[in-house]
Amino acid sequence: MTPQRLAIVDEIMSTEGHITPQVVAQRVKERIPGVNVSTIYRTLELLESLGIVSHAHLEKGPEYHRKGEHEHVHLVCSRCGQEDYLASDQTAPLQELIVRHKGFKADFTHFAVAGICADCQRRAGT
Amino acid sequence: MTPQRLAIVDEIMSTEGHITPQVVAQRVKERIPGVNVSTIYRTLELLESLGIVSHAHLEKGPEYHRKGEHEHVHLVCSRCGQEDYLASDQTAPLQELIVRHKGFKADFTHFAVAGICADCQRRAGT
DNA sequence: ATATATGCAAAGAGTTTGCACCACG
DNA sequence: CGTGGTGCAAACTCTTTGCATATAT
Repeated sequence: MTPQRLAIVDEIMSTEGHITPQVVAQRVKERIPGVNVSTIYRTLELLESLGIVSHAHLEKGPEYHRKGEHEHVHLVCSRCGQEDYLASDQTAPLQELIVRHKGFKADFTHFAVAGICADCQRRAGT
Repeated sequence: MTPQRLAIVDEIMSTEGHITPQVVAQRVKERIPGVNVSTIYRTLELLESLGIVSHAHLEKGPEYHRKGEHEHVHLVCSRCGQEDYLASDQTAPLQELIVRHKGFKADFTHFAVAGICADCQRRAGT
């Protein structure tokens, strides 16, 4: 356990929601100036293989978050970028349907779900 | 309408499923040797703004496909990369649930849905 | 003719890799 | 010592942009 790794782990663990590798790098550098991005990438990969963090694909690319308790589905508005979350247990019926039809065990937390948020729908309706 | 655009449109229209900009470029070059990738990107953007094609986010990045009739949800196996599809009308109940809870109008076709395919589940169970 | 699409080259972002070095057990 | 983590630099992929030129209508 090196100070770099500690800082990276701490940064992700103390982040509500998700964070990009680049932002992790930026924040960690504020604490330990010399840190290199390659260390960030290597550490994130390690942490993910250990099951401590995981990544999801959002509109802009991959983002990491601490793995565990409240896994949720990311809802991102295609129009304004606003984000919302859905408890993943809400997706259970659809998961069952997919398993029945396709034998595929779906995980709705790995990719975001695009759509139009309530605000943008209202705005469009005007 | 330039020959480049014709070739690009034709390439996408004749592709079942999705295709990356890079592959479009590669295929179009086979027909019109000089074509530049920037033309591909600019044309894809144009075609999308015209509503002729759309893109989805898969594991490796954005992929384009002709827009229209059979919109479907992409199911990609996190383990082996195998792809399957789900008719998007199957997601209607979940969409309604999300609208009710969050006011969010979800489009499950824009991002892929990760999971484990039937084959990999069987393999893992062995 | 004239508006616009293309090719080219360069620049960026994000990510990965090889390698020498340093640190720690 | 020796294993392994780190910084550094370079390479790589994908995508975007500015600009001069070529082309469609």
